[in-house]
Amino acid sequence: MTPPETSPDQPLITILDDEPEIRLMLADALNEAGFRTKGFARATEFEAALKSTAPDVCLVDLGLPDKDGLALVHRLALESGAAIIIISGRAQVQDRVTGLELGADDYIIKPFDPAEVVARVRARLRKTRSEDKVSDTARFAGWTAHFERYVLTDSEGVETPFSHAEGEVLRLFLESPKRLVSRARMQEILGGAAGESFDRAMDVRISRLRTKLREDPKNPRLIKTIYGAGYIFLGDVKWE
Amino acid sequence: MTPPETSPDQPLITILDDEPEIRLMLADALNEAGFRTKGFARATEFEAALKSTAPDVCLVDLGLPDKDGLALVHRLALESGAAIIIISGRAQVQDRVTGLELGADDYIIKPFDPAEVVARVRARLRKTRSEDKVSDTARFAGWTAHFERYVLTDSEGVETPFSHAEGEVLRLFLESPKRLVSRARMQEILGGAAGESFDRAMDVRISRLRTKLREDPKNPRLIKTIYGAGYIFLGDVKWE
DNA sequence: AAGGGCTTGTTACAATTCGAAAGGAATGAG
DNA sequence: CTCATTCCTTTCGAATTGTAACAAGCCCTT
Repeated sequence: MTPPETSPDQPLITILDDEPEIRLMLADALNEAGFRTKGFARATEFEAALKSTAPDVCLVDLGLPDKDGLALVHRLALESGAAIIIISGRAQVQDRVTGLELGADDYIIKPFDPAEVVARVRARLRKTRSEDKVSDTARFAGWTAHFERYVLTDSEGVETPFSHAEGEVLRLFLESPKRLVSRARMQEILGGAAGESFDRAMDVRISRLRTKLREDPKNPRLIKTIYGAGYIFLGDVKWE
Repeated sequence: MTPPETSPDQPLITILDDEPEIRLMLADALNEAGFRTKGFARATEFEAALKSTAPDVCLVDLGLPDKDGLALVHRLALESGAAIIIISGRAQVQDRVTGLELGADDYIIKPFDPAEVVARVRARLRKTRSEDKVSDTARFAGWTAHFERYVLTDSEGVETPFSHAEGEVLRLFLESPKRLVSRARMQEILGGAAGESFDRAMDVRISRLRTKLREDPKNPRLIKTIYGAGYIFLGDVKWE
């Protein structure tokens, strides 16, 4: 038997809504379209799950009982690489503007048609994914990363080769600079395999990368560790 | 005077709509928000202009006289790196779905509020260019909190790093200043786990945060505790 | 206004998480 | 087959964070 309607490399969509019918309706439509889905009724459950999984798109209902939905959206926007789509009964323009301003990527008003939600989810995935492959060179903080040659060049032209594993980490950072990259997201993108002590391997990769970037271990300027949360890459990145 | 509302490195937004009033309304709102704009009444002009300039976001009205708007959107999506936002009077779900499937990044229905258009344009720019990110620094009482760097800066520029846990508390306060933050709410947002003696952990976090803010223990000026209720953060907060 | 009970602040310590060095399996070139 | 490279695993030390214990403060009752 091999009926994985949802293979593990399909995009993962989370649904956060306290109404079971809506969760079901959305999950059905999205599964139909070939996405993996995970539903949550409460924000706390959702946040707990975020520590172990990294969704690609998050559907968030603002009318949650247990938490301020907008604050959650704000934090998500900053700490997660996922696209955020607000689903709300509040239809005022001001609500939409503040929601988008806080970091949401889209805002859908209830009642909605599942087909439109699917279309908007697809639109978000298109942007985040297609952009990755376009360019293979990035500049940041005096460095230039050539991904096709696996080489780092400093401001004076000195070249430092980097390995494939190091490149994966570096690319992940350069694609979402100045944003917290959770360990879960790294694991999902890199190892994929739910390693028990794969965490250590990530540490090693990052350690190596830091060395090649000539970071001061006591005071890293580019790759900063956020204890208990993940990493954040500082520095302005420009892809070419 | 020096009123370059639109410096050349500001994002460029094109507006393609045959109604002059709408072009004007959109251009005004977008210029106000600091964007450069270029308006076009006909698709042919627009396409000619594309050869010499690369916009960051294209607003496209589907009801054009001289060409099929959807075909234009499709070609744009394939050939241009710009984000595409459809503006249309056609409000059917099917219209929106096909518009999005063809490569549009967003779909706004007429009549619209310019403020929402600006917010949606910003949302698109956030994703395509890494600049213009969500606000993540706050000023208050001489301090500046840089949440992406996890650093507090005082009025003289001295930096004090803060940890993730401390940042969560600080962010919570800065998101609702001069309002009572109940202990229960803090617990939900921070610990999540319905702590039995997690209360102490919050106290500790706040204690450490107060230390970094150089509060006088006997007379806290910023984080005031309301006995039996929670805390209140005094001080004018401005997010940037 | 004084004392008791509850809430909150602070300090010290323990548990958890992370960094870096060293050793070993897998892959590939010659 | 041997060597080299890469990358994972192990291990130990360092940093952050939760927990426990106790001191201090607030509020209410008497």
